[in-house]
Amino acid sequence: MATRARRGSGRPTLADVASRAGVGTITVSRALRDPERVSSELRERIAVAIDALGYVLNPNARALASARADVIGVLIPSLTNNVFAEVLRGIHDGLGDSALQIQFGNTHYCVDEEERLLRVFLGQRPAALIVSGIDQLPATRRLLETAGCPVVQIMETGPNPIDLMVGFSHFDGGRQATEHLLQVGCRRIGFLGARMDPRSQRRLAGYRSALHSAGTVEELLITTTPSPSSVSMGAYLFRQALSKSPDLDGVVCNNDDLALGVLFECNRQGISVPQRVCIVGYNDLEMMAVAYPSLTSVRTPRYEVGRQAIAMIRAALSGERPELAVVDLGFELKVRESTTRRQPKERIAGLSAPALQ
Amino acid sequence: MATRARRGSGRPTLADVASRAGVGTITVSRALRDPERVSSELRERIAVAIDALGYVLNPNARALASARADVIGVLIPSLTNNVFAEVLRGIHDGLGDSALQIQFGNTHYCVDEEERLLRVFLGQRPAALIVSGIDQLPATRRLLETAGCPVVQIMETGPNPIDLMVGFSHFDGGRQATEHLLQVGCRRIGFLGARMDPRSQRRLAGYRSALHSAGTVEELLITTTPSPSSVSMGAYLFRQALSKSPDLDGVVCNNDDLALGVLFECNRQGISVPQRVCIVGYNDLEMMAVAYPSLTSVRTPRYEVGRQAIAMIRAALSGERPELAVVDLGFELKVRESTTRRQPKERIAGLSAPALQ
DNA sequence: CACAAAAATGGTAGCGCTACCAAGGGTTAT
DNA sequence: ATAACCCTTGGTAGCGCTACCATTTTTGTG
Repeated sequence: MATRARRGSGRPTLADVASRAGVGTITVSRALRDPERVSSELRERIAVAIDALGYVLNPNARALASARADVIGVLIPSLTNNVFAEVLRGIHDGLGDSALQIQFGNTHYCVDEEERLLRVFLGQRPAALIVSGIDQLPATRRLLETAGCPVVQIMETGPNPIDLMVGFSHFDGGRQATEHLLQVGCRRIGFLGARMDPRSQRRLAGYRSALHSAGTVEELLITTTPSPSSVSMGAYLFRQALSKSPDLDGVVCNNDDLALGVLFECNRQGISVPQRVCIVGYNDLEMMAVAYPSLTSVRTPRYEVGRQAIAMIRAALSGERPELAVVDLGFELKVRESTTRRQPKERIAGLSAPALQ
Repeated sequence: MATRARRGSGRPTLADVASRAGVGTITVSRALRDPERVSSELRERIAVAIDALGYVLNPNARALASARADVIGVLIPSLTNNVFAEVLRGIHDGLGDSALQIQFGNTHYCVDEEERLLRVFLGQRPAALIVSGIDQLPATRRLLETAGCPVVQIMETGPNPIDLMVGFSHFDGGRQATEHLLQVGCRRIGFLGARMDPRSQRRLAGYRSALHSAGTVEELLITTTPSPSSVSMGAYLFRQALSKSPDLDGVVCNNDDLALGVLFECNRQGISVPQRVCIVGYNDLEMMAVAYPSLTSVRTPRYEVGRQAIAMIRAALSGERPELAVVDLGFELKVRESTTRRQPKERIAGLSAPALQ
């Protein structure tokens, strides 16, 4: 007899709903996945049964049967970095009412960890994958190419996308920040960088390129560390830079935390900003506009990157194959007090990068 | 004939591993879950077969068969709030090499959203649940009580835990911050608060309690907003507070973003800190120690909260039932320049809350 | 050395869903 | 009227794993 205790969870199943509604299980399954294909009458009866039983679909059973989970794997390098927290927020908001879930992994800026996590994710046959940056290991790249699902590389644009791509150019950002300092009259422009992940490296390359065009590259002016970025690291790097080149009159910071640290250190040492030293940050966190003096920064659309990545994934999952596989969301130099010297006429026009190039 | 194309993923299954190793499927399953129970010889043969085939276990099939997923559901109210980003980091680091995965949901400080997400999570029969705070809706609480898995309430301690609890007292933190300002001689102490979620409310209650003991509560000194917290909001609330009470000589801030905004606004208006106004923040983010002047703040162990929550879950999952279901990790008032007036002898001792009470 | 107890291994029947096929009834074209 | 197509609905056989036994082998004990 089948009276033995059920092995399962004891919760109502699709079959329970079906028998209560007086229909076949497959009809309930269809009503859930594609209501259009079930007559409105049955749809109604099924809805009532689901409600009465408090039925919740078992995602594991669905994933097993369809060999496909409604999970998007997201690999980002850091959680404490505000920038990625905002990307994640954009991703979550982009999901809206879809049934997709986020499974996310922290690579700690380590490519081996990235590959390990990717293998774990692939084990679940995710609906899509989001990875940060364009510098995957060759083996990781191969795994992604054969993943059999949409893959989005975020935060950067570059040649040879694995599949889809949303981001902006860090090289151009670093270059434009540096050109701005040149325009406001700085002649001894330093670069401060922490962590120095590939995106930081490209910002530094942009800095070099700008100074190269101006004919004044000098390695001594570059101060970096592999250590994580922080406000105190900004202060520390600035002290280092000053001791190497006391005539420093501008600094391009790898990110806003460093820039804030530089500002605090200037306050502490009585160095006037922007009169003696101009400061440019990167990302334009909310605090930059409120700081005193307010801080110039390169505004990056990180929240939008997250939203756009999900939008592209949802489009791809519903069969649309966009001609635009690479989306450059651009950036915008926000000029503020930290780089505004005496003559306010020296305003620069046309600094915004194009949106959705 | 069974020559029809396989419906599944096309990847090797446990049965493939078993036949290659010349053992039963269940033995492979055991070798994976509980290696101790399989002889070392078979274990070795199985390991070789797994390696040769590149086998990866299908977590969906496991979850379906065992009616239990290796997933911990985490509900937190915000992603942009640095504090919760660090809790998440602690949670991730706490997982270490365990097979557990994190599935996380952003409640946006909304109790209805919390309940909705909880229902989604429960559909997967998670191994454990982590929720923020102690102010769940009655229905949510009932769902959690009958979840059939460990449940940890984090970030706060209080009476009647649902199951486990890790946090600290926000009331005491707010109270101690306020008492500190009283001790350094402030007489017109304001409170600035944004968002005003339940934890903020309790910090405010602590502020009230301290001033009540000193006999000087005054509602006019309290300035709050339901809007999200930000640095610019700190500057804005401070301007508001000043216009209501121009004789303000100290502010207790609901969090560090607000405190930083206050500092910038003081700089902008030429209000000297700490001579004319003392500032206390809450959480002690990294920047507080570097700011100029450096900012006093209540240090909260948010990373540790995440780690401890996972430690308790792992203990519970391996059958240990701790006598200590509620862990108070305490906090510590970090006194810095923003509240250090002329006489440095006025140092306060014994301000640290106990760790692991 | 007999016998019980424990340890190691395997067979099989699900877990709850969906892919695949088939069938019934209605509509339109011929 | 017949054929050719919808559209709607259902039966059934898995998806890849583990729970629950059953069986065999090893070990311990008087």
